[in-house]
Amino acid sequence: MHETERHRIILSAVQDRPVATVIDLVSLTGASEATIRRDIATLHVQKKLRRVRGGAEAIAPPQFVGLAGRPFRVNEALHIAQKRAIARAAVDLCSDGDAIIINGGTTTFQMVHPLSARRMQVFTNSFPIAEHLLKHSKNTILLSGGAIYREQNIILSPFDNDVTRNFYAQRMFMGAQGLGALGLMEADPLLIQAEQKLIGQADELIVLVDSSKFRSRSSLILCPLSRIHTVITDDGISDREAQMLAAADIRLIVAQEAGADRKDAAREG
Amino acid sequence: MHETERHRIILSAVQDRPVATVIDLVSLTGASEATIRRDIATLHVQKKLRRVRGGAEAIAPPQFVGLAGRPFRVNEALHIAQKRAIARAAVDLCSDGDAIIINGGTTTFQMVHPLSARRMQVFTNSFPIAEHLLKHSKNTILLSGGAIYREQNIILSPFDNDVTRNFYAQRMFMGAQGLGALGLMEADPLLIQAEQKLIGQADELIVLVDSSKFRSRSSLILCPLSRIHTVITDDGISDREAQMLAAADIRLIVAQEAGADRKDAAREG
DNA sequence: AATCATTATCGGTCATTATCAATCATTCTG
DNA sequence: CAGAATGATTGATAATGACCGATAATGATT
Repeated sequence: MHETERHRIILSAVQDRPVATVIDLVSLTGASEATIRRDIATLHVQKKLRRVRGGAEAIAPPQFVGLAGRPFRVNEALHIAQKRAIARAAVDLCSDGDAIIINGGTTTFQMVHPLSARRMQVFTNSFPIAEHLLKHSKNTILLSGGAIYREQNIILSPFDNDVTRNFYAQRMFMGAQGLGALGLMEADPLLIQAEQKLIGQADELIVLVDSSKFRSRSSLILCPLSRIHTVITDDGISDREAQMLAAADIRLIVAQEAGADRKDAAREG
Repeated sequence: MHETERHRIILSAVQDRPVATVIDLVSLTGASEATIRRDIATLHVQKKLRRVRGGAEAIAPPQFVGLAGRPFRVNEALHIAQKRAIARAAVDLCSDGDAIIINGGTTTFQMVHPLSARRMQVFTNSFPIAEHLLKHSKNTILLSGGAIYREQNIILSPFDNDVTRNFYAQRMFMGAQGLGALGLMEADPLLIQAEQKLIGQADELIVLVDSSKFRSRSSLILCPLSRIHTVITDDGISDREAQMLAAADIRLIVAQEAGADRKDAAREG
């Protein structure tokens, strides 16, 4: 058996058990303990797995920290004030009793705080959003079924005929990686899949993007501008970007940050 | 059992109780008291939990709100030792890589602790189970879709054609309100509905009931005895009740409680 | 309330075992 | 044949479990 072969076996083995012991791997590969140890050491420095006493374990998928308004990932502290303001403006569009759909994401997650005081029907594919609303609000929560993807913090079913198809709401809220003339853009194929399952289950598609997203491009186009009903962003949006939205007949809401001096009134409809 | 597995189990256990005692953790992990103390000390300096006399507690103050409503908690306290032993015996039936279905309930919830050292595919309709395994284990989690019922702590879809119908496992684990000659009994119609959606998606139906359930009757019959493959209970079961199960060709597993230091054979697996 | 007895828990030591790292001889590969 | 990879050996190190004396908590008695 060759080195690469063993490596494949080892990497495979750590995927289906919490910790693959050296002994396990010896019997799996037929190699000696010394060789397995050398392999584990090699793969460890290659960051392909983590070496622990007695064997090896898979690199932990970024452990989800979902509790109480903490961001899922570190880089999400960026633009947090804008995101809050945007999320608040989004919730302000709704009334108690409304049925809404919230697609998972760091911006939409910020909606949970203003939503805590509401009593609405919330359908979401985001585990953290469901968790937070369940614990800290009296809203009715509906969850999409499927596998929970830890990295993206969403629930996605490989099947098309799930609850999602039977839930309908007036508004759907979602974030995005980028927003340009070509439409709404996303980086992660998995997120695309999740979002496309939900789009179409609501009349109005409302997009929550901080203004930096107008300058951020991603490879995957989720939907054209024409599909978007409303965009909520912060006052960092440029006139040219606002005109782009106006040309696409998209309602624009500029959310003012709390405490920020208002330079112009929010154009809320 | 290896260090990281014990640590996972310990961290899992402290989430579920105000304080996880050393004795609890000994029975949960199979390690000695000395080792558990060392583990607690290690995790304490890592700020993963707080060490207290007699055991350890979660670093975050007790989840003050708790998704688990009243019924969950009061039910929880009853026969807790038996439930833990039963749940452990249930997990002992499984191997890493297995796909299983866990129906929500207070007894089945106790499976999360031994499961935290596993890497399996777990399909559940219980939000607390999914939440716990998501945060404290490396298992793959699949969730059924639908509305979240706070009182019963389950997710139930009014539609039949959801993910549930597309997931199949060798074993399904569930609790019950009562177990008698007429079959498996449940009190809450909503739970009946949830359980019947899942029954049939697995080869073996494994029922987890503490022995008091043999004397508890409820109004609604969930399924006949013939549908049950295995019953796991504690040693409070009477001979007559055991014979009833034997007559129905049901495999009976009697889980020994932790306190009684029985010397049953191969404990490690 | 104070004291004492009893029990539970803790920290340390030590023997045992498991695991590791280093070395060297052997085998495989090109 | 040379160089690398492998396997075996061995001494070192770490982890574990059992033991025991010390200390803290608990309950009983006065």
